[in-house]
Amino acid sequence: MADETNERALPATSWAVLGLLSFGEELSGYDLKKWSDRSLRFFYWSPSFSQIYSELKRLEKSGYASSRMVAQDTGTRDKRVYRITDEGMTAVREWAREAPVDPPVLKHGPMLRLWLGHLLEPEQMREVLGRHQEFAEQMRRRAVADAEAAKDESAWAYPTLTLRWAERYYASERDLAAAMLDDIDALAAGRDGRGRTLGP
Amino acid sequence: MADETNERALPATSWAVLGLLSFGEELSGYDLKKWSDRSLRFFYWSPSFSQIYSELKRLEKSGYASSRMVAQDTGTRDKRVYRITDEGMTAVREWAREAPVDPPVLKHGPMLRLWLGHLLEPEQMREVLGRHQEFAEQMRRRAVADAEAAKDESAWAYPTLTLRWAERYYASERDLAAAMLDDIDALAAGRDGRGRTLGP
DNA sequence: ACTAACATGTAAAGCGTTACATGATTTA
DNA sequence: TAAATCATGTAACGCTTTACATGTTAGT
Repeated sequence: MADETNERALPATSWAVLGLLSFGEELSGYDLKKWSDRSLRFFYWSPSFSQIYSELKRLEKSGYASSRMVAQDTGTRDKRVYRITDEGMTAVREWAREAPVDPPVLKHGPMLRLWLGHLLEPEQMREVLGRHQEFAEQMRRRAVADAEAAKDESAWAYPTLTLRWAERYYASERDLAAAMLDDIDALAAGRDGRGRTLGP
Repeated sequence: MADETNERALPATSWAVLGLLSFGEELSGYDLKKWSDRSLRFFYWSPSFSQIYSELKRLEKSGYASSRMVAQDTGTRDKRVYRITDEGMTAVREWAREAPVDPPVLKHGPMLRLWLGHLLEPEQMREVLGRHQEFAEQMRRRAVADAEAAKDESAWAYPTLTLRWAERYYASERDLAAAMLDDIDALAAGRDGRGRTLGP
């Protein structure tokens, strides 16, 4: 009996790609990248083309996906499409059900810069926060639009749930930036002028 | 006249470490790691020991930090401590003021798993969300405690501002998980039983 | 014909972690 | 005196991106 325990140890990105395949469609690397950009992107970063291609190779080597070449209609270059195997389905289900719940990884560049507020003028902090607000609102709107487009397909029930989560998450990011703008104003007022706005 | 433009191109993590040094203290790699774990951690991931050591070498090579060995009191091994240079101060200030505002990087493992809800039982989704809630509440409490400890030192005014942001951010994460738990209950009720709770 | 966009990959380089090596201090 | 912890690093490895190579299709 071979020890198969370590075969299951894949990085999260592999599980993400296998998760995309777990919806059952036969997809190329290019398809997967495009889909990942419009779905995972809201709560997970979207891997680059080259990483998707190498993850697919690894998944095939693990026996979790199979591939075949398909000829295109006209003289287009052939492409390789991937499909999840039964083994892959079992493995990704087990991962989703039983992996430990790790803390999300957050690298919030704008907040890092505001943490260094002693290096900035208040005006520059407002600039950073303003741009971050715009980004958050843009993401929120995209989540709303995508959720609307998927809302009647019961196959997309759970992806739609996470889109609703994303809608609220980015609304919160936007509002948190607004609250921080207020805090900065209060701090600047307390510094410059006479008296603080905080005490009686 | 040499082209110095590309010398300024450092990864964000370098700027984070230089940012830690920009508060003016002379610190060892070990000190920086400990401090980073209690500050950056709330909004930026905390780099490993080994990366901090190698970033410090890079910063010294760039001329942004200088180091010296200091002998310890008793027979303890000597340690190397780093201090930011004037050039480093100028560079990090320029970075904080003028770098483009990039979107935060989020890798939300729990949400990835919920996106794959078709692979889970509702009970397992609740388990994942429950653990995430606990994590978020724990982070929120730590942010509150740290903000309280720093609140009267005007030198920490901006770090305290980001701690207040973190307090609200993790409160929001906790509440977003609660909202999603409700959505899952509603979806499960619509599936199982008779009729949905959504329509008239 | 030329350009831009689509599409599929490979190669090289850089980012970041885990494991390891070393040694002192404290606690049991 | 043995084990646990603090502390400082280096080495090896794995993840991820950017740059590159190749070829097709559609628009101008």
